Amino acid sequence: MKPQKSASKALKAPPNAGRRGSEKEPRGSLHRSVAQDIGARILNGEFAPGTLLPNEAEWCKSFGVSRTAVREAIKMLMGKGLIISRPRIGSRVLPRAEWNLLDRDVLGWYVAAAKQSHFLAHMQQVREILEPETAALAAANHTPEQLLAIEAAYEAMAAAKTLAAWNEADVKFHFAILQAAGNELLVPLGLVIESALGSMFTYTARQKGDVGRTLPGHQRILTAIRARRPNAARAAVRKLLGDTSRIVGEVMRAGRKSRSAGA
Amino acid sequence: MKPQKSASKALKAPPNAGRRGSEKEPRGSLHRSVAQDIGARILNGEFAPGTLLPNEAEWCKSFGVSRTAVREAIKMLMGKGLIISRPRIGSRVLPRAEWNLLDRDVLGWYVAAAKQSHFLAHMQQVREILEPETAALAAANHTPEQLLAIEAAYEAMAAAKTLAAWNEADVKFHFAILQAAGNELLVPLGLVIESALGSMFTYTARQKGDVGRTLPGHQRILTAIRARRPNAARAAVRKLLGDTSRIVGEVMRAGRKSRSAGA
DNA sequence: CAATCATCGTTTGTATGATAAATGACGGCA
DNA sequence: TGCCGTCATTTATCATACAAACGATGATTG
Repeated sequence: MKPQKSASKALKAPPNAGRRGSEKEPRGSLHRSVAQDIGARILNGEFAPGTLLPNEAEWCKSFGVSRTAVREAIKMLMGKGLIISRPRIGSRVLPRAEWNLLDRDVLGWYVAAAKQSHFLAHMQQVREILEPETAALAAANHTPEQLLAIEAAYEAMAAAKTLAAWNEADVKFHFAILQAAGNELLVPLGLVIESALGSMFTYTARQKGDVGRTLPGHQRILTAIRARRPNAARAAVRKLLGDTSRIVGEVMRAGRKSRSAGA
Repeated sequence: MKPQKSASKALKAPPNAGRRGSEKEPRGSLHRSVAQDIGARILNGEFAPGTLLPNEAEWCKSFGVSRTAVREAIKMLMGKGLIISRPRIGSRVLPRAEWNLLDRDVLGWYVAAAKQSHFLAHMQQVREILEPETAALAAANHTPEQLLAIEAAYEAMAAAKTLAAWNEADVKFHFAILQAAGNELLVPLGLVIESALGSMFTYTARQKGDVGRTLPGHQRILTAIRARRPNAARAAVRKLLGDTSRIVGEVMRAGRKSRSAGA
């Protein structure tokens, strides 16, 4: 009768194990850890769509936590469209079409689970669809303040000495364009893409030392937007993406040989 | 000391009040209703980003439910990036940039809260970006089975007698193209768009009686995809969207005069 | 024998109360 | 004045109990 402090078979999440962001987010909460674990295992294929998950009692045992924590974790996963749970039945993994794949967490689990090359290709495809049009919209619709933000980000890129600084400025540059497009729906889309791409991106274009090489490409985009020339902006982004795409392809080919991917 | 069955000031959700889909989803669960209410009020602007929400005890009182239900609802909203809650502080509404606006529920609340015309325009813009490229990808990548699905949906559209049947087939048509594009990330995107558009769409193109008029447009798309001609597919979708866009514009203008929008 | 229907058991849903942990606020102390 | 400990408030977690839903099982009946 002391399952309280007893064996936590899994869940070796120390009070604050996360290192993302500053340190504000309560990454140490139990229900979050549980949701994280279950969600990752679903995206991972361990629990395929249609599968009936273990019932709450079993989760309690395997995690060594109370039913409350398990239920709250399950509610989060329900909110992401991963599972549905009903009395007497249990929790069932929903078909993939129901998943909110564009949810930050879900996409994160997906990235972690999916074959990198496969995912990277699809992501790049989406970028090639969205970003040129985003830039074109920004060229057509930007306000003076928004243009200032884009210019500031560009200056920061040009002045960046370290890789980290350059990456930060680059993200700001894209985000500023996104906002200048003036479409509220594009913003979260772009955020998701950027965030999912983020870490992976660091290992492709950025590492190859061609940081400086893409600067002119960015400048062309800025110039086109400033001149309110949507077609030029679209073309400039396409060109820049073409470069990135080629580099990604090289990295993928290189990575396929030395398959020791990891941290 | 009997707050159990006592005054439920809000929450007039009878056991099954939802009418979406068949009737499988447990729309009557308490935590879902609570999450629904709070989420809608956040998107609605009643609780602006940065605001500190009432604490759990107050929610319990105002909804007339137990803390369990409230907490589970809050967990769902946390999972959607709407709020963050920490001990001693309470639940705070996160900045809009954190919101998973592409979540089905969140987008639904957004649609309900946003000025329709504004939202409709942005949505249409996203469609005009995504759908032509989706069709082009489908033309390039479709498998025989996927083509069959598209053709079946087209036949259903052609054969549809009722508005409902036509709508259903139309959704299937778009979804089949989405899947044929062969990009896992595009699928949820398209689903979100379609679902959010859904109800609204019913009041625009469909109601005007030009159901039959768009059939040739759909056929052009099908033909282009079948012939594996991406450029033709892209052009066909653009043309069809152009029609829709014009109709949407008309409806919007008409709606702006007789401002009695409601159910 | 077969079909219908009531009963039962399993699993989630909800309620309640208690304890733990986190953290801002306050006041004490140097 | 500035640092530190205590406290109060709020969420986090736990434990327990009961309600509701619903599939399965078996009894009842034509």
